[in-house]
Amino acid sequence: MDTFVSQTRKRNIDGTTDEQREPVLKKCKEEECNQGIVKEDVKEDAYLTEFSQSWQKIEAEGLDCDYALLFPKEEADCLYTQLEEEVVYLTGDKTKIQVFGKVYNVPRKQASCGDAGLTYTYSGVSLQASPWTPTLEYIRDAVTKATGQTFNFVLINRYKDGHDHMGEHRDDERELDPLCPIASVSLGAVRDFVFRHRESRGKQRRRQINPVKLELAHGSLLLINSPTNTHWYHSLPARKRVLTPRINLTFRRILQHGKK
DNA sequence: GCCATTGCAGCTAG
DNA sequence: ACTAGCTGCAATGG
Repeated sequence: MDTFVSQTRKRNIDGTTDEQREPVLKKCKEEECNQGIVKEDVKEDAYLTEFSQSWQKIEAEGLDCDYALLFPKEEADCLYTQLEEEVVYLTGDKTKIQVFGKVYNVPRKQASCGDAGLTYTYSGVSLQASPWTPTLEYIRDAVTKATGQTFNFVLINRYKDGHDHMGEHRDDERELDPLCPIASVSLGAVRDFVFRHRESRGKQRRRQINPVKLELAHGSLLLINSPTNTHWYHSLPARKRVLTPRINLTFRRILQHGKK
């Protein structure tokens, strides 16, 4: 439950230093962006041991997220490799999307797993949840231990390189439990992630609210709490200098009697 | 009938 | 030359 999250956060976040927070926010320096690749083993271990214990709160008007490193690098490497073997991505018609009357290929690969019988509708395409795989169950349970939240569905997005991306959107509230946070686990390449307030978008923007930009690290967990999803859109913009894949898992709770 | 949608073309700025 | 960031699109479904 929420209580668990708050307790975990209180115990750890108080001791978090600015240096620990620095790498997550986009205002980080270049060298810190590259840390996962270049750092010495000893330093990295110390860093991860410290950081994996701590939550970082990310807040803005109507936005409430928690960020932490859930898996140390070696475990995250292992999970990434296993997912590459286990996950079967959609093919055929399910890789197409229709926007404003035109049909496009989805600029990433998608799959979904969940409890038996669940479906998730994404932009007119109904996704049948496949059964959980061992690795996905393991990650799901790790997320539950870290957050106290339970999930019955995971959407898997694989971005093969920096050309793959996801446009600005909110997660469909109709079939989601609005009070259950969405838990986003990142494995593989570090990618930028952007939140934009709904009233600061488009031609007739009512207000000027700065976007919130994050970097999602290998092995990280981003909890998107209510009511973030009603006020803020999010996207994974293209980053053409990124050459390696990223797998993103978004764990959700879907209401059994979702509307159609 | 109203409103939100989602990816890309086309553009600008650096 | 190239990338990032921003705007318009005017169809369709709920």
